[in-house]
Amino acid sequence: MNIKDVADRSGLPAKTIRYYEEIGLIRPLRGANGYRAFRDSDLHKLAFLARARGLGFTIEECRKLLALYEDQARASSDVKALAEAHLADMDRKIAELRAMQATLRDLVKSCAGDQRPDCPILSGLAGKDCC
Amino acid sequence: MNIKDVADRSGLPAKTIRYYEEIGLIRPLRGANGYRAFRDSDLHKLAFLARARGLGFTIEECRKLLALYEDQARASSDVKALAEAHLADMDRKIAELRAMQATLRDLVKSCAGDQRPDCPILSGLAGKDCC
DNA sequence: GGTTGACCTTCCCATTACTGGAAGGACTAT
DNA sequence: ATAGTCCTTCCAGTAATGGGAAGGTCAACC
Repeated sequence: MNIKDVADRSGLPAKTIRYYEEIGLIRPLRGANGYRAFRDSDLHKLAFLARARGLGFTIEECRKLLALYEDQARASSDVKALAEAHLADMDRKIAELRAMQATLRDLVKSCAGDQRPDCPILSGLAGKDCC
Repeated sequence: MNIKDVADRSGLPAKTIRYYEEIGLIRPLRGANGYRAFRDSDLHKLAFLARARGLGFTIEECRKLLALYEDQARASSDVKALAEAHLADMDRKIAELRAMQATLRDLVKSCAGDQRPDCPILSGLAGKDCC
């Protein structure tokens, strides 16, 4: 398979696939013409990576997941630990976003939003003990 | 004021302050020795930026907020629109994170997490119609 | 055989918002 | 004079791609 085929089948852009090779996530063969020659196993790994990335795992986490995926002697506890750590990361991110939203929503609520210049949002950002 | 002073008072690292000058968010004066000479107005802008960044506004959004802050003839509706757009951005990010969490939590729930290699998380990522 | 057109390759630059570090000048205090 | 802390600029790196140039290859069609 050439790169366009695996791109279409894995859902990843060709650019991304080349990048994944560059950073050592996959190691496709090469044809006599210099083209990458992807095996089914490469395609499977790329699909795996696409799903893992889609769940928000970082590239380095994907690398570990892939290693576990390939390791027939893995312990499922290792996989679960990785996944739970990622869930916790996402919890933290959501909490941070929510805290920012809460503050900003308070400011927005008190802003008239009309043609006048007075704005509690700007005052709040300026720290001028608004409200 | 030298950069260390405004860094300490604004809560921003000196590196970041230099960066903000480089991208035109602030324009401190210069002393004869080449040192940046910050006025109170520079410090106020930096504190404003620190708060806006803390609420998750991007640099470009901060640039617009700063322009509105400086514009005595602004309409508060413009500020409010920017803030509401940012709230919506955060809503989208939270929804995305939650969707990823929901999927991953399902996988995690079905994983034994013991020393055996069988792992529904990996199977799920591999797309092998697990479960 | 020649010529599209779609593919492939590598290489370099850009993105966001910084952060780290090196090399060297300036200021303060002893 | 010297130490220590500040300041400057410049260069490079981060995460995970995306865009695009320059050039090689392949398959089809006339």
